[in-house]
Amino acid sequence: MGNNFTKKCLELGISPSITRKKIYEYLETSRNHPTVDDIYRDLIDSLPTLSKTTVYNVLNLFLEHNLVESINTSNNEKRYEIKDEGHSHFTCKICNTIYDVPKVSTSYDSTRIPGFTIENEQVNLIGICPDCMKKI
Amino acid sequence: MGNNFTKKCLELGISPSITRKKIYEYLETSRNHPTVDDIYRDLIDSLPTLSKTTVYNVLNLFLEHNLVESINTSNNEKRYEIKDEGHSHFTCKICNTIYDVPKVSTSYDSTRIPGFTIENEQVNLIGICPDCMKKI
DNA sequence: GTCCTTGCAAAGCGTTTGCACAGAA
DNA sequence: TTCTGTGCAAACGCTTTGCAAGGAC
Repeated sequence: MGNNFTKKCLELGISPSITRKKIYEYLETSRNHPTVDDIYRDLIDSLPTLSKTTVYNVLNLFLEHNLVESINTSNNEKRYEIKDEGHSHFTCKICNTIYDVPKVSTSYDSTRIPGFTIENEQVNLIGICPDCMKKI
Repeated sequence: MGNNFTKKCLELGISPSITRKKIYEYLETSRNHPTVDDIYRDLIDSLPTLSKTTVYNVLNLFLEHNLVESINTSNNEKRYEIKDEGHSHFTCKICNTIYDVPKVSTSYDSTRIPGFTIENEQVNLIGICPDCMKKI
């Protein structure tokens, strides 16, 4: 897994610093769609001099190199995840948790939107998650 | 159209003030997915004492009553539109303009995500719009 | 030496909150 | 009078920027 990251960095021409590696591995392991604050709080123990600026720097670097994707939430904060086209999202409207769900495919008819070049499609299901259903 | 808004307000038990009416009609007419700033700038002439706080107040009221929806953009700003389930969005990754496109339906299999209650689905196509294609 | 990574402090920007004033009921 | 709509000013929270110190090469 670590070698995986190192290899990706070599390919991209960026250096696999320990900070970058820890952040990447955190994203790869937690699968939590964390905020910058989440990442900072969870890594400050193993990287005692870490700053939020560095978390932002690293994530923006990862975004530029398409290693991660960001999700814009209703709280005007960004959440991050390893780039992975193989899933869609379910957002619970009560607790705002974002869940990964098996990819939801769409059936858009490109002839109905001529002139537009479609490169990607995002599907977000919205509703109530099992945990919140129990509490109702 | 104006009567339409007044009627909706009566149903919802909120007063159809001139400010609220202008903001609603602006959203209904422009179809621009405007930001709060856009709305403020475009209405300040006809509502000289308007403040951004009021625009926020009115939009949040509309959100509570399901008259409008908000879209979270990558710039951490919200954009607003009249509630209308009949369309999906296309976002140009170059100019960031959001276009309304005919509704894109999905084929999610709810048996694959048991326990989740799905109430809504959002589809966003991402790519390059005709205007930006010309410039490349 | 140069280049790059890191991180503190401050600024920036969209949004919300506190509060007060004015108008409607 | 009481309630509601409005709006100024300040606070708030997430993110970016300026810049300097330290380390790699």
